[in-house]
Amino acid sequence: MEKTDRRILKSKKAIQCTFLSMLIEDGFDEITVKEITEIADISRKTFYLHYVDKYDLLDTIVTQRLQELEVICEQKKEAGFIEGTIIWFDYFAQHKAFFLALFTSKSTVAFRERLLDFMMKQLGEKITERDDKILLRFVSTAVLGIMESFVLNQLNGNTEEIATKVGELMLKTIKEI
Amino acid sequence: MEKTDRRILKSKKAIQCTFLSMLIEDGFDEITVKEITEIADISRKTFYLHYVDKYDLLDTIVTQRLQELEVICEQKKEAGFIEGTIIWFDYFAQHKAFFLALFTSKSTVAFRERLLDFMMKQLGEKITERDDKILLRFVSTAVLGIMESFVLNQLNGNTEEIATKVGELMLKTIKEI
DNA sequence: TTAAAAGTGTGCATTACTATACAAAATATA
DNA sequence: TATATTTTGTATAGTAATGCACACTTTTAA
Repeated sequence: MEKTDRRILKSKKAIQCTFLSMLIEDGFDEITVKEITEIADISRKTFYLHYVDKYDLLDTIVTQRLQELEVICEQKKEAGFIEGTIIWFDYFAQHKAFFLALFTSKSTVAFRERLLDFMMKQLGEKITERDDKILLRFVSTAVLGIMESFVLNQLNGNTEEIATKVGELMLKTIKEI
Repeated sequence: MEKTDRRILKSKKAIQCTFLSMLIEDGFDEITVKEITEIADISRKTFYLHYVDKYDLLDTIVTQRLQELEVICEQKKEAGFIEGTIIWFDYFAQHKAFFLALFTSKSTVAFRERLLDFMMKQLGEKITERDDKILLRFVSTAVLGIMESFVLNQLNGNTEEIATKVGELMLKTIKEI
């Protein structure tokens, strides 16, 4: 593959960095394309050269985040449920401000769906004993719910404690009778 | 005047910032256009779109510095020799790293000439009693010499002490018999 | 001293970005 | 609700920056 023109890389970087700080600072709903481009010091037209709208931009960034997490999961493939859950919670703890902004926004439904899909996909690779769609969705939704409370600081205890407990609950739920 | 294209502003800023840090870090003689453009993350061609070579770039930056100093001098127009000299020395103290790099370079003769010209011009406005070219050059060269030692940290005493002493010497030199 | 390597300055065709303007849509305000 | 204001998304034509190639000069080191 031939390398990308450095102007494209610069424009995208400026847009994404500005978007991220605005997301954490003001929240997704407050963001306008106009302000992104003003702060990023680029023409508004340039934004539309790379992204359809702010939802498309968010989608791109979420994709990057989930790819990051996927790589981490890949590296720790052999981890058990407890350890694996800790890895997840650590990642979300690390990007708390980012996910907090998305969880508290009213117009990021797509983000929640993608997150659930991601979790189901990852957990599906772990729960190989049974091919049980209901079980998979049950567990994934549960973890996603806890993850949201966790990001919203609604849970007591440190990251590892919470993650361990969730890991244990998952094990118990999955275990055959 | 119509405003400048933001791409031009960005390119120039990237080049000048990179140049300044390289100047202070490595010295003028070590700088290559190639490395400037690599660190500034622009095409080498872009450099030549704005500057003839690294000497031209330096010239531009020196001009900016001297214009800054000129504005300061303008604001403190009514200052006497002592106070005026302190203003000068303060300015050089503030940009010591920059001037140090230029004083220690072997290929910045033009810079010295411009600095001497600047001093003669400024002092010429102060020494209005007599129209004495020799006196003017005598005093200017002397001050420039001290300024160089000062920047090179070859003088004892703090900035104000040194500046005051130089101011006094200037007064004594200029004074009619 | 000579060969190799690194840096210079320029030409060229291509591409990304630019300012500006506009109608339509969304949002704020009265 | 009606109206003013802001934001959106797109069109256009012009400009800056790009990558690459080339001959040339300077620097390095063998």
